[in-house]
Amino acid sequence: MVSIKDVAESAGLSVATVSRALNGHPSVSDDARERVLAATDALGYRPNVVARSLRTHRTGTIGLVISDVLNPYFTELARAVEEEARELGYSVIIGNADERADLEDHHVRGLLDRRIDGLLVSPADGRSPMTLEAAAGDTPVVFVDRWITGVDVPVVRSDGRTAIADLVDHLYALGHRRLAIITGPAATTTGRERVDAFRAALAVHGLALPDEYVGRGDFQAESGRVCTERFLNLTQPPDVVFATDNLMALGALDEIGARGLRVPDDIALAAFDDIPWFSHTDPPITTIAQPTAELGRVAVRALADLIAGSPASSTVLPAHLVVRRSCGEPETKGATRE
Amino acid sequence: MVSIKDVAESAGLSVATVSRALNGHPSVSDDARERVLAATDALGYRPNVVARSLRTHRTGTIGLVISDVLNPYFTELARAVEEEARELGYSVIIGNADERADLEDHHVRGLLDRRIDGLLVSPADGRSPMTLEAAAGDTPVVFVDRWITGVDVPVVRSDGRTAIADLVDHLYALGHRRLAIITGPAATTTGRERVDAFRAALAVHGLALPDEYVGRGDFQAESGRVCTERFLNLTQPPDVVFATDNLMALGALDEIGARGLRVPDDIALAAFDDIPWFSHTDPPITTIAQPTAELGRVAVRALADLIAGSPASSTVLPAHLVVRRSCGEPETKGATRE
DNA sequence: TCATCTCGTGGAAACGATTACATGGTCGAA
DNA sequence: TTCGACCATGTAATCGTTTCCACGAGATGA
Repeated sequence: MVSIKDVAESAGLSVATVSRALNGHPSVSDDARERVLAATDALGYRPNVVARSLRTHRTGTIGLVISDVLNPYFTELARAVEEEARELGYSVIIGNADERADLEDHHVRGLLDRRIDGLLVSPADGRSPMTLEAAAGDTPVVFVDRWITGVDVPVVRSDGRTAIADLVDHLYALGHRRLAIITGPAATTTGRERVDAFRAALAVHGLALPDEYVGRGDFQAESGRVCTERFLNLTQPPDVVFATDNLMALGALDEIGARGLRVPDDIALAAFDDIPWFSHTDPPITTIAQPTAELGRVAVRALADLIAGSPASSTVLPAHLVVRRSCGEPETKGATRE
Repeated sequence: MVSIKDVAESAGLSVATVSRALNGHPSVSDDARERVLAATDALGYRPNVVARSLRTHRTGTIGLVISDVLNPYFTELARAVEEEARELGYSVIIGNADERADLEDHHVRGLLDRRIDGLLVSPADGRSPMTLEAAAGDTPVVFVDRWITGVDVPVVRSDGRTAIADLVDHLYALGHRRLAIITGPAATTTGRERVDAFRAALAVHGLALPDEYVGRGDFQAESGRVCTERFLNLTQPPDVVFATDNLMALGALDEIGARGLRVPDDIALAAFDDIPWFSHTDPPITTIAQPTAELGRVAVRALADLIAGSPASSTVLPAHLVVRRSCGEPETKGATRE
């Protein structure tokens, strides 16, 4: 590998001057700059960012730890994050936690060891010691999508409460009275928030949410299937199942299909997170859409602020209901219709 | 940040001994080892991998440049790669090329600058100079899924030829005679291979593949929609559209749906790459499944071999047909039925 | 004319680890 | 007792940058 030393030699200058020339330092003569440029591309020199980082204490990299790469919601988030980061001159290293606290831990540790300039995390729950340590340490951290209550770190997320209320109104209007929910882990903020909002929205219509209508999932497809199985085995199964993420909705669909039941006639289905496939499932699925890409971009900007030393604030963006056909033929007014 | 020097001081030893103790070097006394351990966790010391990499010329990291993170096929691949790499003690840095040669270039360059130990690429085509340079340089490179013809680098991929022949047999048996294909860019090997295999399979049945039945896509949903639009506007539209990746199939579905046509009655649809959603679209989609995760794992092992200095060989794994309902009611024998 | 300032440059010290080499001590064999 | 081998440790060089400091040469101002 050709180093700055080789360039210096070939250009007949010192490494200091070469370094300055390459970094656009003002006091470098035109002559020197030209010779350096000539030498660098004659030799095909590329600066060693490892050495540079060691010296400057900056890596030009931010870490992103997401809950699950196989979840289209998170890949869309990751894509937006990378795009915005690139625009701001940062690279992104993605860690996939697969909804496992130990993997989240592993990746956060790895990223910190790598001396990333800042960290974006979608924390599974509060059980990752490294995430807590990172939040308390001096590497800038921003939570995105999910957060840890009681930890003082900026959060960029969307608020689904009104959208969930809209959904419940929609379901009620269609005549559904027995509504069930498949939640995420109680430890995740999104898991709790969505079930709380759902319960509150039901209460407005004088409906209760009995325990047997609350399925505890883990944001993975299989758990959605299992919960749906349990619902369908009840002596009085629900009219509607609301899956609080897209993968669990997929699992629910699997189980419903396996039993030869039809949506929405035999049982209705709604989901959280909109993804392109939801328009093409049988039937198209009514869902709550988040401004996913925008969340990613805002989160990166917040982190960049933090890295630059300015304080960053939390942001909450609204989610909205997208009505399709999985809950019955809509005669809706109001919400988006597709 | 606490450095090895601080640990040495606190333990009353030299940095050399501390380094040896931490790296499991044999000749370190038990006493020293204990003091080092005590000091490290008293101070919360974590080795600086940047410094370590500078000295050792190893980063313990491999790069993975994939064509499109929003494509479920590639996320599944990425996940498998990360998993296998983690098992082998490597971290993975993912770069998303978004099917753009300039972005592929950007990421390959960034990864090389970062001095990764090895590189896994799914090259869009031969137009990324950096990818060519990387392949020619001394950083170990393995191509996965796609490759560049004429470049001497191990390739891990799947062969769809027999599966495509099976698909064509299946379509022919169902009575379809006008078969159209939506290909990827001609510059990609997968784009070319799939259309060649399709044409060859048609020839077996004495069928031709007229130019107007070949749509040139770019592996993105919108291009699938556009090609399908063109097909449907022909005076004699095809009976079947075969989309050579899952996103273009989604686009095709969009266009067909927008016209109020039904699959498979009005037009049949088949795809390449199986993804969970294909079981739940309306109707479930007949597709060709690749052993995606296995491809990822094999590719990582090949790369690890290369890094270790042993020669790595190319691998070809077979794809297979998965018959669902999007091409008509199957009365099939042979291929997998779902 | 001389002091002062600016500008371009080079020398050398960091950054935080690993590791070749040197050193002094212990122990077993001759 | 003496010599060599071995073991635990320390000293210092090294990886490839950036950057502080010093220095000489012109330019500027009094």
